[in-house]
Amino acid sequence: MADSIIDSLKAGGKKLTKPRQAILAILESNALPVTAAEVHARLKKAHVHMDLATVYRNLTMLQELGLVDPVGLREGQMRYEVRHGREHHHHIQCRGCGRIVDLMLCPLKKLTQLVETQTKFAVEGHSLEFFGWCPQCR
Amino acid sequence: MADSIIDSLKAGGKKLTKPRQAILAILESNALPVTAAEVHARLKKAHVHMDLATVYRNLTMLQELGLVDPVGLREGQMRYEVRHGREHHHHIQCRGCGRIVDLMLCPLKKLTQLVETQTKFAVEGHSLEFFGWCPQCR
DNA sequence: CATCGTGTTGCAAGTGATTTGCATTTAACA
DNA sequence: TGTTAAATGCAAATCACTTGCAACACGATG
Ligand SMILES: [Mn+2]
Ligand SMILES: [Mn+2]
Ligand SMILES: [Zn+2]
Ligand SMILES: [Zn+2]
Repeated sequence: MADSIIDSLKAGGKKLTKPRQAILAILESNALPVTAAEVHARLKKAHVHMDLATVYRNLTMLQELGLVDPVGLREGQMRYEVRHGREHHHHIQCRGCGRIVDLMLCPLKKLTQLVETQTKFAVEGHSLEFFGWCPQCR
Repeated sequence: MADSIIDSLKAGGKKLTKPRQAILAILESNALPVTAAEVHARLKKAHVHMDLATVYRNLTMLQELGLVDPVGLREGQMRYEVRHGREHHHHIQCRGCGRIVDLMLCPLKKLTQLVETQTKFAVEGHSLEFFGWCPQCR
């Protein structure tokens, strides 16, 4: 468990509970973004009983602290991945099997071709959305 | 009602029903992406009675035919916008008021700066995801 | 180490968006 | 106009996610 994570929790007035540690362990052991249900399932497989609501509450809280990033792939559910020690990046998902691959790029140039070369995927489309504050809300 | 749309429907073995025409009219009269609930509400305001399920079924079908594009802004609901006669583009949404603005760009270079200059928004983050077919599913 | 205050959790119930089953229309065309 | 597949309304069902609340557990303090 990284110190930076512990520090962030402390700074946010959060406790390092047993269930929370278990969730973080799952997240840190996973390179790819996972859903709340997946985290819950892996916990069960590791014989750690925990309510799904607790998983959701923690993922939300960790996101608010900036410790995990949300990944929306239009699957009807959100995914999350730990930020700690990893570069900002994007993903590509196969429409057939749902497989997700990290794209360790972002400057977004020669986009599609580069993505195809790098992943061997056949790019069919992409989703790009920005978020921010408009003049009225600034 | 554009001929290209009628042709696509026919090609897909779809009927041009009264409710369907009403939905398409709403979509075509809207520059920005709308939710199923919004379409439903605008129909009601125009004194067109229709079940929400019908709206959903049509939006899904129109998307499958490639007549509308889905727009996911992590609002907990999907948005849709007609494709007909419009360039491929992206969006920016204000985290404060939810206002959505079309970004008539895509080559994605000098990304954030260009977006900020063009919209006067303060970009806080963005979501970029690709979709395609992996080697195993090709 | 015992105590206290606040954050946390489990459990059950609640939401909100989207989907589905089915009997009843309706569009398309012969 | 008759036939048939597609479409619709309505009600119920899913699904992902959230929330209320009482019991519980960190972790700071003495
Ligand atoms: Mn990733
Ligand atoms: Mn648009
Ligand atoms: Zn990026
Ligand atoms: Zn694009």
